[in-house]
Amino acid sequence: MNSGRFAISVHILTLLTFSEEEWTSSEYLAGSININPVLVRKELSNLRERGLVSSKEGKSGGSKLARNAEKIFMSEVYEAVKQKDLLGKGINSPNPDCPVGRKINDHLDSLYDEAEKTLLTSLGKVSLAEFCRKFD
Amino acid sequence: MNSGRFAISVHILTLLTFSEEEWTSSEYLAGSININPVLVRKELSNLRERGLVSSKEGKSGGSKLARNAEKIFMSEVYEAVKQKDLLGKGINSPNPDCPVGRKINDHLDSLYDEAEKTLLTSLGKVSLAEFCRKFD
DNA sequence: ATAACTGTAATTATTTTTGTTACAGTACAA
DNA sequence: TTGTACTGTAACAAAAATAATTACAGTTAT
Repeated sequence: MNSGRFAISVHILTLLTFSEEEWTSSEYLAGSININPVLVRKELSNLRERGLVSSKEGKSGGSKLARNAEKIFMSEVYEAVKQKDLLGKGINSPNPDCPVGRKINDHLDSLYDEAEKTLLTSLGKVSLAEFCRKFD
Repeated sequence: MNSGRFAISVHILTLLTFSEEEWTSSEYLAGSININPVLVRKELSNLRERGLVSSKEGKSGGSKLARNAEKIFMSEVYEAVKQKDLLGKGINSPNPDCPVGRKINDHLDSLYDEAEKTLLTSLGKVSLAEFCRKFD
């Protein structure tokens, strides 16, 4: 998975949690994260698709959480951000003439699925609100 | 973590399991995985440091498992291969003037540690031998 | 109308990952 | 003792993935 994006998304969501009810600009978010505002907007766009934030265009626009931080879980952020699979599902092109090469991707896939399930369970136990409480 | 390397390492170990007792050359391994032999040797070097394989130089040299496949676990492969942390521990340089930016890396770290612990538990339940039985 | 935003495409720069070449070192075997 | 078949690594090159930047059209409050 893309490690940096998870951190960015959590950072965004944390900032939004601390200013719930306000529309926060991507410029402001980018300032705290210390990355480019366009990257933030891309990440917001992704989080929006997943129903985690909502945004308002135009003057005094910005973004905020789409629902209460108690009801947003780290597993959702993980899933929002992931594109590739955890450990690199089927990325190689092993030699099909080799009995191992021919079947290894399938077997790796099931291993990954199992591992990822466990990871999601673990991340699913942590809400955004809980995460944010650590900052107090 | 580096996804491709996990697959490569598991592939190597699987091939070595199927030819236990023989010294298998990096050339042969590279052929099944369909990657460059030097990459295989680099991966072998890493697995060797971790005590998972041993190698023999010189003519008719090669590599083999350092211990029985029943006693090698996927969690070990994961740990052998990982350098960066699972979800990108502290890769950003958030703004230290922001109360969230100042502390978020620490909090992300503990989140990651917890998640990774779970992942390792899951991978620790699968031995190399068990994985290889799927090929029969 | 203007100012302060978002949304997104297109481009470039940077970093990471992967592959390649090259060659020294080791061990077996004739 | 010399050739052959390997490993081990360094150094470099190529390719792919990430991140940053520029640019600009669209939206909304005032």
